[in-house]
Amino acid sequence: MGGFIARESEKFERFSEWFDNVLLTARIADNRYPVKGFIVYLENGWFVIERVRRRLEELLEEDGHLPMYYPIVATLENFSREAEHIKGFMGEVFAVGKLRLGGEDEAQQEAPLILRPTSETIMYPMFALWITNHSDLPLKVHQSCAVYRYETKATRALYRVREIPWNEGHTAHATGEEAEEQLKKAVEIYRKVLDELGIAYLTLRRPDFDKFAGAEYSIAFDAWNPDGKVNQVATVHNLGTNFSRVFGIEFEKREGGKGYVWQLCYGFGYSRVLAAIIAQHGDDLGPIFPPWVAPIQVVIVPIPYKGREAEVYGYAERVYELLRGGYRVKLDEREDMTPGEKYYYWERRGVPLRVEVGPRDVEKNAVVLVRRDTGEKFSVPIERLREEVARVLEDITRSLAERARGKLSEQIVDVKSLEEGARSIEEGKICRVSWCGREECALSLRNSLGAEVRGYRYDIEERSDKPCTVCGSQGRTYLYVARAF
RNA sequence: GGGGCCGUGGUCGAGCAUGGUCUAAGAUGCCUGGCUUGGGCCCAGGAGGUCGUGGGUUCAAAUCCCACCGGCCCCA
Repeated sequence: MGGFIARESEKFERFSEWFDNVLLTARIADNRYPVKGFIVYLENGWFVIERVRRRLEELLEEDGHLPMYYPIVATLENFSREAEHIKGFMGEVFAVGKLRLGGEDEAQQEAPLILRPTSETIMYPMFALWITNHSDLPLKVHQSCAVYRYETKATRALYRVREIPWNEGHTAHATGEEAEEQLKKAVEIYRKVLDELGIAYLTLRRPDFDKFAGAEYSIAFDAWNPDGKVNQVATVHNLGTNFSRVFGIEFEKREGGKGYVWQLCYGFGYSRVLAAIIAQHGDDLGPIFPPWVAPIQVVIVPIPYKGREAEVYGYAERVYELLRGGYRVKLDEREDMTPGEKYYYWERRGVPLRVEVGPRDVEKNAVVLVRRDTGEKFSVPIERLREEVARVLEDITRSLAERARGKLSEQIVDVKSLEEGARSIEEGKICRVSWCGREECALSLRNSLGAEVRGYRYDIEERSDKPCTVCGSQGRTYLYVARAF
């Protein structure tokens, strides 16, 4: 009773083609919408995003974040207040105004509005109204919404889009220390969701030249991708008082006197997380969804031998009833398709577990379970069905995560020279290089390796006892360098 | 910001160099009927394309030229 052998050469050798194919056949997204950078999320893709969204929001709200919804537009004036912020984003904002049919010359006259590329400049004027006293702090809010960035480069379904579905959290605190504490909590929440999805990533502190526009510093989560590019799925920024000063978010301190609030903002990209799920867990056949986000968790495929249809279908129905309350389960009774076709059909749609029921199973009072991730098949007596399904789904969750972590560590290579680094980047690796801590060395790395300096580890302290790969002086830590989306 | 490549039914893709034989091959997917059913079987029938859009050259354009839209790659 052999299952199939999971293969993933397509995914690693021709990632783009594989990915685009999977999006469509697994009904995740359709990128044929005729406006550059905008895609349609199909039922399976959106289902996964919704599951992830609910889980993330649940954790944020447990931590005291208030759910709110802010407008999609800002005035150019507000948007321009924080100097660094506007410098970072100005090249990619959508301007909006009234559509004037026929009268082109008027278009410029009205003060333009902008579509949020992120919501700091939309939320913070309101924060200034709400916060007057230390008792108003901390203020923690979140919203799931879409932000808009006018990407001029090539766009890419889910990875680099112009309409970005995400969750953004924004907090205001009385002290810098309190803000730091909250930053750790935010990192922890993001970590938890990503870990539950089995996504493998690096938690990096970005180099100063690559921090969020207007932030003191930025922490980012970079997930690995089969083609070697890293996929930034989430970020957490410490804004210090940069924004509260320009938006006038002042409060009366407990000890007397006035102060500006200390702020954080953080974002979690739903479409990129979806991309990471597909890219990291998928194989040549298509996606493999972690059970808790899978649109269908268990599919039942009857095998109706001629003359025994009634008993097989009846039995399949029983199996369906047994599982229905506990799982998202589908009984595939289509009669114009062979079981083999159905196997492929559901595998390509990422269903993590299949139950086969045929005459043999009817006789034995058993079913055959087949794992989507390994192809492994085994027979289970029907009395143990529910507990076995639970066990196997859990095991799939665990082993997807393990495999993804394994791939991440395979993709990271220690390089001792710039030439070796450049070569490794070509091969689609993430390079780990000893670094002295000076910005000019980091910048020089970017040029000589032909890839982005993603930063140094935030989750653990990595001390380097080797010389800096660029200048040769005493190394302090390790920088991670990789191509990025 | 600079340079290059590409766009043909839902998807993939032949045809484009050297315009006419294109009433556009093939595969897959989809629909109908039959046969099968423990990995995509087989047989028969069917729907689906103003060749990205607009303009130009020409007796004649999927094929040549221009612009736009969309997709991809490389370099800064």
